[in-house]
Amino acid sequence: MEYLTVGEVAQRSGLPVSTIHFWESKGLIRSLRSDGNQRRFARPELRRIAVIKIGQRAGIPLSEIRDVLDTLPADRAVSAKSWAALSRRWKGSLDDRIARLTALRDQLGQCIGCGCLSLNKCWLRNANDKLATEGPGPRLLNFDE
Amino acid sequence: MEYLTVGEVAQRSGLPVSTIHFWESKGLIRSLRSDGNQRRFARPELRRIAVIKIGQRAGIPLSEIRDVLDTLPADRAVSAKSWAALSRRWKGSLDDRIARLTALRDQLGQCIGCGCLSLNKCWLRNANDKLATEGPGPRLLNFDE
DNA sequence: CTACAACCTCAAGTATAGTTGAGGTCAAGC
DNA sequence: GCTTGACCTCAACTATACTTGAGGTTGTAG
Repeated sequence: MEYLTVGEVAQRSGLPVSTIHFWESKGLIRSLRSDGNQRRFARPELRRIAVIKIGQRAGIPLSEIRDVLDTLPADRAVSAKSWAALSRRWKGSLDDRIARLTALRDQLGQCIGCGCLSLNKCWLRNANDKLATEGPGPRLLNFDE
Repeated sequence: MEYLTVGEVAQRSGLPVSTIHFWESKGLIRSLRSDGNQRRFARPELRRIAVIKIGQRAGIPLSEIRDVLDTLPADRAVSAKSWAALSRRWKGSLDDRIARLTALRDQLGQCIGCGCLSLNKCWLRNANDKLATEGPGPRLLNFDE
């Protein structure tokens, strides 16, 4: 049981076999082949898969995940040190996304309360009608009916 | 200047003409046609566009945005009341997403600090190796090298 | 009244992240 | 030694959200 078949990896990781194929085709994971050309996965690949899944949860595109994994030794499991660096990086990107979403949420929260009845105070205004902000012209987001 | 051409809408909204065509084809916005079959947009469409853009920023898929817009009167601008209901709804969905991302971020933050050197405490473990949790079997996320 | 920018439709292409299926091979149990 | 589930490749398909291009029409300014 030194190596795992694709089915075993699927079971352990919870991924469909097709996704494992796909990720391998994209260079995210690697396998050896048996005499009969079947995939054989070294155990450390499981850790890479776990890391990839976390990256995805963090909203990192596969191409970027692949790029950072490529900077790591391919033949060993992701080390604690590498993982700390990776998680720091992904945490940063998450921080950004959370900040942006939170700002939007707070703005939406204000819209609920105010009903955006005051055009000049509405945060939506400047963000959405380029022309309208350049003069007293027609207003895209005038919520006064 | 009762009605706007597609180019005018593009300028005001900052959208490419192609996107306006696309959104119309998906039923998100509507237009009348000139004698020569060119699109003519009623002014209230600009507000719908603004609302759509906000929905997108909130991560709402176009199909869902279309569904909620469909419940609104098509011939008038989005009213303050409708907008309040909409923003409440989207804020809720944003709240969820933010909560999930924040949880992940916090977990990542812990990983940075701890280096995940203690398998049994690592939050990643249970989340990622179904088999491994059912016994003392091989460990997907053992970060002890 | 003519030039030309802006418009039209429809098909195909792009990118991401896979899934599905056809047609064929491998390997483990009986 | 044969059956059967697991595996193989490769092409095509799905979904979302658009963009690009070809080939043709409209509308406005001079």
